Amino acid sequence: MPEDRTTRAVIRDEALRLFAVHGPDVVTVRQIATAAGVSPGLVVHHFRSKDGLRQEVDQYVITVFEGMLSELTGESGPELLDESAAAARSLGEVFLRHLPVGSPLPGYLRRLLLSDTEAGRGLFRRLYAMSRETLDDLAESGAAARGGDPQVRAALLLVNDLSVFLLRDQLTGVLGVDPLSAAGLARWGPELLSIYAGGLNATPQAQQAEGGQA
Amino acid sequence: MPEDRTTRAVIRDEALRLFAVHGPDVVTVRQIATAAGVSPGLVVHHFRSKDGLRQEVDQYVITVFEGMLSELTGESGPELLDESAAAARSLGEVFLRHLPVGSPLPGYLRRLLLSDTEAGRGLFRRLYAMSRETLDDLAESGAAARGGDPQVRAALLLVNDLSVFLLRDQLTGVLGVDPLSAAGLARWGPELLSIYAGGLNATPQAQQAEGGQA
DNA sequence: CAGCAGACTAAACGCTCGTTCAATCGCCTG
DNA sequence: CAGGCGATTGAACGAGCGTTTAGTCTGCTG
Repeated sequence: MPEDRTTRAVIRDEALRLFAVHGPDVVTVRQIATAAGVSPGLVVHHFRSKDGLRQEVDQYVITVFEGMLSELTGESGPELLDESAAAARSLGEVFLRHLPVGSPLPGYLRRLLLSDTEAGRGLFRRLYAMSRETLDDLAESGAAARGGDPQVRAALLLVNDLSVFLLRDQLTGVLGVDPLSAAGLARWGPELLSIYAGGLNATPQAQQAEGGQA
Repeated sequence: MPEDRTTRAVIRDEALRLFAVHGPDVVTVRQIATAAGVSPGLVVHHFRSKDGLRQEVDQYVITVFEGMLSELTGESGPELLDESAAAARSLGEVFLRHLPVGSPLPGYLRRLLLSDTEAGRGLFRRLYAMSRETLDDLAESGAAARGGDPQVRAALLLVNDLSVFLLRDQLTGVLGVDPLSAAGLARWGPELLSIYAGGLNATPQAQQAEGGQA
């Protein structure tokens, strides 16, 4: 290990973890302090207030997430030519590639998107803009049509993607597998691609065209 | 009006409204009492505790929702023959048909589904079972294929439907129209049906086949 | 008409919350 | 080595919470 995290970072990480699971309204400063192994006063000393801590965690999470997304927009590498790979760029795969299992980040982002805060709205607008760009790219490459209402189609593709991790726990309950795990994505991805490729009536033969990659 | 609501019902309805918007953890007994025009003590007198009130509102909301759903499962009327109508049976349309505008019920159900409670899990399992039955019906009538993984396909169709009202506010923000309003559904429904009918590459001509009903 | 039962209120209780404050510790600087 | 400064703590404060309690009012019942 290069160097230990500062106490400030420990508090921030424990707050992130607890906020993601239980929500910032329910988690108390004393719980965060105990989890970080410090006194409640020190939390306020470092972050000015509980709300200041929440804002800093918000900013931290968004920054980390933006870093993950920059892979999708920044790299204009050769893999852009693979149409099915482009369509398969779900948030689930992004998480799986960048985060360790059990990371609290997806849960925190979920809360943020559902929270009716300016940070949440900004995050959603950002994702929507990305979705619109992706749809445009797909349309130009001929991989997908813009549809009769491109704004709605882009929104539809986005929220379909988001629903997987908004309802992650519920899906794990009924399917018996975490849809954001490697095993879960292996089942979810092909089914989604099948519908996107040919609709609900696509024949199984037609679906074999998208099963190639590992 | 046939008869006035009892004070007990007024308290329950105000709690439902406040819980739907702000969440049960944030709303206080005093807020509910003020909204209902009574004293805090009376709330506890009628419902034993705040948690008792929350449980009763849970049960009430689920009961009302089940009543709305019974239209879909109970009636085996002539409209079942219309394939596109069957595919279009979204929760949004159910809400639009049964609830007044501004009803707090969708918001409350949203909280319930995301809440990690037994009531929420039961509700989701119920919806998942309905989705599986619907997919089976569609498959037998030839309107849709079961897909390579019917369990995942049914879950996918369900969460795609749920995502519209989980992210209702965010969608209203970027689209400028409430997706659960009549105007919003008029834009959302055709786009979704288009994808379900032929995938992302369906030609506009093929989409005209599903634009008939008002 | 006596009396009971339920609806309802005002006040208070105990608790936990976020936050403050004074004091201590350890380290770097001059 | 003197001195200051940030990190850290334990105790305390005031506010707001859910809940309790004692009491009043009202309408029904015998």
